Amino acid sequence: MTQTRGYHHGDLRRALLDAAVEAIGESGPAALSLRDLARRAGVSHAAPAHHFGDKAGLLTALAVQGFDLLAGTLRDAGDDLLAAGVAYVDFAVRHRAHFEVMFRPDLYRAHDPEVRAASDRAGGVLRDRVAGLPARDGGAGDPGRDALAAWSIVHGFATLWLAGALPPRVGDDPREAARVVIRRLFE
Amino acid sequence: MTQTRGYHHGDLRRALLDAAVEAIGESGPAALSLRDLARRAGVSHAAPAHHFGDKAGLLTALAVQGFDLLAGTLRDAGDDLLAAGVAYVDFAVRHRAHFEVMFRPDLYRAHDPEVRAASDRAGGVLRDRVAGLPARDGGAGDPGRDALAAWSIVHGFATLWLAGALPPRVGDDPREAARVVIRRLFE
DNA sequence: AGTGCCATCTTGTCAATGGCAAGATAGGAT
DNA sequence: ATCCTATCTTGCCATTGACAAGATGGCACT
Repeated sequence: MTQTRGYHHGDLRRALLDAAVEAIGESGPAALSLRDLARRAGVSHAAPAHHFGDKAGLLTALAVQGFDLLAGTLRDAGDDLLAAGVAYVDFAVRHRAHFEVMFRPDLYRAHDPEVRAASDRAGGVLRDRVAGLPARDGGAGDPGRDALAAWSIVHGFATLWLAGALPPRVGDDPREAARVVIRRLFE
Repeated sequence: MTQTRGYHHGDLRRALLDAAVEAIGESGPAALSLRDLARRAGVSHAAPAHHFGDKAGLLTALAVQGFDLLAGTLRDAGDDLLAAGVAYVDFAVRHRAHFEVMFRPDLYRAHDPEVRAASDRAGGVLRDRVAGLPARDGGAGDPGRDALAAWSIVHGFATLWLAGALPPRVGDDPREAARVVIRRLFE
């Protein structure tokens, strides 16, 4: 199936995306090279162009894949907003390559309809979790604002974690550290 | 002073950094080209190497400049944590190029001592603002955790804003939108 | 089975880039 | 006046992204 023998690879598109995840995990998205991906997949340097057009095309496909993965992850985390938030951070750490591309629109075609659709799916799950929250003490909290605050704190923590900007005392377990920080929203 | 005539530019280092800010503002940090900066400054393609060594060296200098700018901005915002948070977001929007580089450690030498020092200066101001807060209702909030939550929500909002990921209904005034979201931490 | 079609992949090429080496220039120190 | 060193230049090479043209082979249709 994944045998690469023969003139036709058989599953080159997937192989290139996998290679991209691997390469980005090693050196970040800035250092990504299409020719390197082709070498990893064992094909000629121009093969990627047929499937993705250009570099931005490949990263666009990776972003779509990432937003779909994120939507699934959030759904699987259950109805609880805290759990969804922790899952968001966990996704960023476990699928670092996808995450690092998804929120860097200068790297790919963010206006691509497939990207927008996948992105909306993920955002919808997050909004659902916020809407499912019991009303806060103070009374009518704007759900739009609450969703924005939840998204911001979770996205910020994930980003800072990936950037290595957090102090060592935060520890090395992103899930636990995120849980503590997110809970701050409910106290 | 900034006259570029003659063999020696006179202020090439600053001119290159300024050009980098301009170029990143146009096309993002991924598309940055040293040769383009040299052209903008009116010097030969190898001139930047003398001042910064390589591309990472230039971006390292830009990150240092950015963290110092941020520290100053936060200081000028006053003692209030809310004001500091709004200033953080405002900095990200107004100095987008610096901000986009600062938190992308794969682009520069994040372990450079100058970077660490400047980064610590900015982080110190933020921690001070959190420490200056009156204790919360619930009693003893861990100031470390509170600082992390504040930094996360502010950084996340700024990042999402820059990525263009926020829905249109947030509006077009980052300061006002940030104020609303940050206040969520105090209710 | 035979035939033609077309997606897939290859080879070849070009301009642009980053980085290195060696040389030219100038402004200041002695 | 001379040297000296930081600054800038020219020249070069490997790598990359993108494009063009050709090779290959699976697949539909007869």
